[in-house]
Amino acid sequence: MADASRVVAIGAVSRRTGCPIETIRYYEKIALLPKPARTAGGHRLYRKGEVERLSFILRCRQLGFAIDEIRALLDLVDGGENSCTAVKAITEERLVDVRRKIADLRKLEGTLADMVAACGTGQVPDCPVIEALHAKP
Amino acid sequence: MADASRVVAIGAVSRRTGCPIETIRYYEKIALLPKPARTAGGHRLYRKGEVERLSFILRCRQLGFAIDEIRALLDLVDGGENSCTAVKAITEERLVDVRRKIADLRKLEGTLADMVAACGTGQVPDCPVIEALHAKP
DNA sequence: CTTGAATCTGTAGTCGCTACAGATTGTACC
DNA sequence: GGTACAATCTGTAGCGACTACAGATTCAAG
Repeated sequence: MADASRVVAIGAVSRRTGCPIETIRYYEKIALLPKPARTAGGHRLYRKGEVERLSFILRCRQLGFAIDEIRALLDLVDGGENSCTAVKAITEERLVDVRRKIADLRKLEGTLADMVAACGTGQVPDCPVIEALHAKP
Repeated sequence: MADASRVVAIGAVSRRTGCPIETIRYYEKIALLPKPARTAGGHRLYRKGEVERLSFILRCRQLGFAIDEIRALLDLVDGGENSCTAVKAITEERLVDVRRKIADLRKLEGTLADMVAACGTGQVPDCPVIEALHAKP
């Protein structure tokens, strides 16, 4: 028999990483995770490296990387060499994206705050929020 | 015949509002927009009020309101009275949400910027971005 | 009356999961 | 060995908010 003490079932992986079982299977289906070994009955068995790979994926997702970006990062990691520049490029793109989103949301925040503030006065004939929403750009 | 000069086809509405035709039909399907009049042949005909309603919806979407929130806002507008408080509540919820998202993104920005900066030094043995992604939370 | 643009309905795809249904397997206890 | 019950299996459908077709029809201009 193989060394059973070093493999874990999908439920244990889920508890350890906080990732739902369905999502682990989903990552396998879209080939972010390799197909794991199986018991005679067909249950998945994960080794340490596979759990680490999942953790890597989850951290990337927390940072807002899209699945395809993670795939690219993993390819670079798997490839091994000369990849630091490429990794940096992907990360910088992501940073630009985040900064753009922040700027967009700041504008929204301003508009929404103005609308709420106009309501606050409580002495308007018609609802200022609705008026604002009807206003032309 | 009805007054044809005051109705427009869906293509004209699309050009006027910048909203794709498919999306206009989609808003009708999910009942954000009323079913418009039709020509004998079945083409949709929109009147001024309907175009304004669409503009209202589009402005709400720009501000990040979810479809269900817009539905609630439209119900309040249609209802007519005593709704300013409710409108304000929906808008405030939205504002809280936007502020939370900004805070989240700021954290991301920090992490990503650190990672990129570490890359910039160019004197590390292994890729610092990959290391950061492998690090435990 | 013909041509070509516009519009019609309906369905399937996008992203990143999530939620089932219904069948099978693994494991602990007696 | 038997039995209960948890864990896991596969496969499919759904979410939000559209978007992208296919294939049929209708409209407007000349």
